[in-house]
Amino acid sequence: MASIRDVAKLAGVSPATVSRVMNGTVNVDDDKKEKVLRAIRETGFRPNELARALYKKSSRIIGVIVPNIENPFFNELARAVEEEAYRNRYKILLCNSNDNTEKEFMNIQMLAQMKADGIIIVTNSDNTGQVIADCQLPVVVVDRRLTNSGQTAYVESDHYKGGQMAVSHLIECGCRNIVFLRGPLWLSSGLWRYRGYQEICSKYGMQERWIDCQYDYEDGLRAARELITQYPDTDGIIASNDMVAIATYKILSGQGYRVPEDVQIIGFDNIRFSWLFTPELTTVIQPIMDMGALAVQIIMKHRQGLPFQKENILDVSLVERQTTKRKG
Amino acid sequence: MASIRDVAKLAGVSPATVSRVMNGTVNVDDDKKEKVLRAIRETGFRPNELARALYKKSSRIIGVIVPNIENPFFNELARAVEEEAYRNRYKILLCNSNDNTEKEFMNIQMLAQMKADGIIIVTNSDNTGQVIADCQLPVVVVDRRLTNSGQTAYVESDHYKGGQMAVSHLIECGCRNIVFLRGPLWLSSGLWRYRGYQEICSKYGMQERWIDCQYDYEDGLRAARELITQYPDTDGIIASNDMVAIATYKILSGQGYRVPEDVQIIGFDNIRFSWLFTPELTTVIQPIMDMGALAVQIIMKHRQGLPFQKENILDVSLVERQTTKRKG
DNA sequence: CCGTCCTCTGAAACGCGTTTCAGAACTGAA
DNA sequence: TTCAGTTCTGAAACGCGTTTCAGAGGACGG
Repeated sequence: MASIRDVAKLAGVSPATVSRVMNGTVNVDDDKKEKVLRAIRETGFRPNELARALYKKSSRIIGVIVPNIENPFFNELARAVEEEAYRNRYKILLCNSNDNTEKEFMNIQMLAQMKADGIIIVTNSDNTGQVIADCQLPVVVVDRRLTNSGQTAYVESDHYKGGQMAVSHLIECGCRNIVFLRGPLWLSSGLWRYRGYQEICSKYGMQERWIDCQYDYEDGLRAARELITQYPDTDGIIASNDMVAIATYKILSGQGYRVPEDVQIIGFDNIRFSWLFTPELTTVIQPIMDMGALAVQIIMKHRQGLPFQKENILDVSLVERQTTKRKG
Repeated sequence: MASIRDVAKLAGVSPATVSRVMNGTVNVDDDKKEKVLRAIRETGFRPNELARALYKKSSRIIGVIVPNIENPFFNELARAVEEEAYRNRYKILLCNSNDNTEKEFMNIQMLAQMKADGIIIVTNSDNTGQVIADCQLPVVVVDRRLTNSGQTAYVESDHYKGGQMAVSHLIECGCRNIVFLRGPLWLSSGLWRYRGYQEICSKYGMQERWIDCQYDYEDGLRAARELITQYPDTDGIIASNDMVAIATYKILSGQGYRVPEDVQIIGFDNIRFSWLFTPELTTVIQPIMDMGALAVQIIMKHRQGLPFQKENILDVSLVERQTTKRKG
């Protein structure tokens, strides 16, 4: 593999001049520029990005740490980040944390050693907040708001409004006995959706009914089973997210309930599967693409020393599909 | 950020000695070793991976290029690769090619410049085969077999057997009018599944019935609609993959067909959604985890100069779930 | 024609961990 | 006691693109 010195020799100039031609940083005499370009073409020279990054102390790598790439939500997020990154000539180093604080820590460490330009992370652990603060890198927390990391930027969607919209919609659809499959309260998404739900309940004088439920399919199955025995007269369910909505549907339909005739279901996230599923899920849309793009932009601004918003709460909306139905 | 020279100064030794202590490459006097370790602890020194990689000409990065991370199959594959890579202290640089040869090319180029240790790629283009051959990096093609790249290693599953199993199973389940949603013949998966299908058809003297269908959901919808009008008496469908099976189910159930009572469906891949879906999909299992792990292992062996198998065809199996049903 | 200023260019230093090479210090055999 | 053989260590070179700095050459006002 040709190096810049090989090219320089061939073109009869110094390595510095080759570098200047490649980067267009300084004017170079047309004649020499021509020679350099020809030499580059002849040797097929491609600069070694490691050498460049070593000097510049920046590798144009953005680290993405998610609990699990297989989870559709995270994986759509990763996709969004990748797209925006590629557009800006950044690369994505993808890390799975498995919700393991230890592995998260290792990954952050590794990214720092790789001189990553920033980290986009979905973490549950407030401890990680500390590590983040220490690692000297621009970090954006996505879909979470850490309690003890005043400095760290975050991007999430308006869960409070989302919670409100979900209940309101079920009420509009004629549901009277609504159960809220409540996501984890130690996550801002779980907490604020719940608060939104409470707000509407009290506004309508409706009694709260909820079952705690993690964000994964398996726990969705469990919660749905529990729901059927505990609240057999339920006619509306707010699932903690789309995966749980899908699990709930499976249990319900297995028990002979018809959706939406007997029970209506609404999810959160609007993952791709929410509309590939049969029936298509009514859900609260999180702007995943926007969240990913914004996270990348924040890191870039951070790098360039430009000002940026630390707290980013993106708007949500609701899409009515086949698991809910307005009367009349 | 402390450098190795800072540590050396603090410990009163040379940088070389610090390096030796860190890597354990050469014996170092216990006394000095102790001093070095203490200095490392005090400074919080972490070696700059870029500098290390620059010298070693290897960054312990494995590039993964897939057409689309959002596709469940690729994303489970990426997950598998990440896991095996992490176990071996490799990192994953994830690239989306969008089935765009140009972008694929750019990504390969970039990975070469980053001194990646290898590339794991899912590509459709035989042109890319040429680029791969030129890029000087260990490359493993997954889920594909390129026609013109005799040198490149590949890992795929036994599509031929898979095709046979799928038809055989439907026949065992009593289907008489089976339609094969045939994947693209320019991909080995499409071609060999089809050949397996043909083999069994001719064995049973059954007439071939197929409709061409890409591997994505949208084309699955289209093909399923076509299927209903073209072959209204169909009682068994082999979908080109699980996504298409899911699309097919949607169209069928929308038309009032019951699955599996009226029509049975079998998919390929066994993506996670195949069993989260309602009804759970009968499908031919591709060992995605194994494929990912094997691909990583091949790259490692390649790097270490160890011998490895160029052609890897992994066994498939069939899982019976709710979209097919044996009679009696 | 002279001094000043600007433009272009190359040598050398830089970033930083690793490895080579030669010398120092010590062990052990003769 | 001496020579050979080990073991440990540091200086310097390496990998390679970028940047700094100073010098060379030319332009231009006076």
